Amino acid sequence: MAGHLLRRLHQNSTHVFQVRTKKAGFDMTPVQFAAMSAIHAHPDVDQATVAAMIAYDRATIGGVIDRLEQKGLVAREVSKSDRRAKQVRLTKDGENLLSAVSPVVRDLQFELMSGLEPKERATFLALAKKAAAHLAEEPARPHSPDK
Amino acid sequence: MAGHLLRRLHQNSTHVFQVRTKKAGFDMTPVQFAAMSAIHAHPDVDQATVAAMIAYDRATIGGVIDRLEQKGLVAREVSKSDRRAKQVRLTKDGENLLSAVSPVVRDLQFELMSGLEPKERATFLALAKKAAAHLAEEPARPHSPDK
DNA sequence: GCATTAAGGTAAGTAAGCATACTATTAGTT
DNA sequence: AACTAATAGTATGCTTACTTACCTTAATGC
Repeated sequence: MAGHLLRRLHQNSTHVFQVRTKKAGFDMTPVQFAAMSAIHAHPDVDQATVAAMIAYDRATIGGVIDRLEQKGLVAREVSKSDRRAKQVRLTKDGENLLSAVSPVVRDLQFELMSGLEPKERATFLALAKKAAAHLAEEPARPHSPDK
Repeated sequence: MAGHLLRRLHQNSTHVFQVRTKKAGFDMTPVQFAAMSAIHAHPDVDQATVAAMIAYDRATIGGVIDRLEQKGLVAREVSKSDRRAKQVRLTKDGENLLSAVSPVVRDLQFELMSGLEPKERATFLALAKKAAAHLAEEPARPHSPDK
């Protein structure tokens, strides 16, 4: 049942994200926001690093960045030092959008745990953090190097 | 960051599910398992009820049952009392597969929280349960009646 | 009875999310 | 230098996951 609980909570998380950001006038997914935040914090990173930072696989992030590029929010450029890699950065529009959405996203975090008392919430998040931190050290993550 | 934590934990949950069940020789997704469990517990339910029981929307469950039917694990039949509804039940193969997979799934639940001490685990699950239970009463769930 | 509304299922479209395989390039070894 | 291994990105395919719209059938209103 643990898996089911986690799924429900995650489902609610994405749902709240969609509703809140849409109500604020934005059309964005949680992954797109995460990717843009990572790119903002590390301009000109390559896609693989973006994927690693937010714990997705390369293929998924490639698609996400495709869509962000189509919307004119990010720009891709082949790296000069490594011609395999593509450096990604936010465009002006991307920066503007990110700074407009960020406060909305910050505020909705509280809503995710609306069934819990403040104290419980803190406990829950601390334990979640610990459980998630443990994953970073596990060898068996879904980052999928070519086997 | 709460949303990100929940995503990570859910991601790990599905990953562990895949790895464990695959290692045990099965080819099944978490949703398929959840659907089959629900159908097993309530033979001849209609799809909408299945969706409600495991907190998915009708369209997704329709696709999941499509694939389960193709694999010969479930059988669909138009309800006699309501010709809109389709009753679903497990086939012999479905029952066999479910009972073979169930212990594997039961065992892997512990692994999901492997970063926490037993006591912490209990606390975490209790809070997760409470948070999830709260969602059931919220009006804003993604069940999507035709608006 | 009959019109309206609601509900079950499906179809189409979009976006994740991941596995696998492939190309191009880089790094490391000998 | 040549060979090998590793890495970045992409392509393909499959399965969620949800939205919207639609068709059919049931329930409700009057």
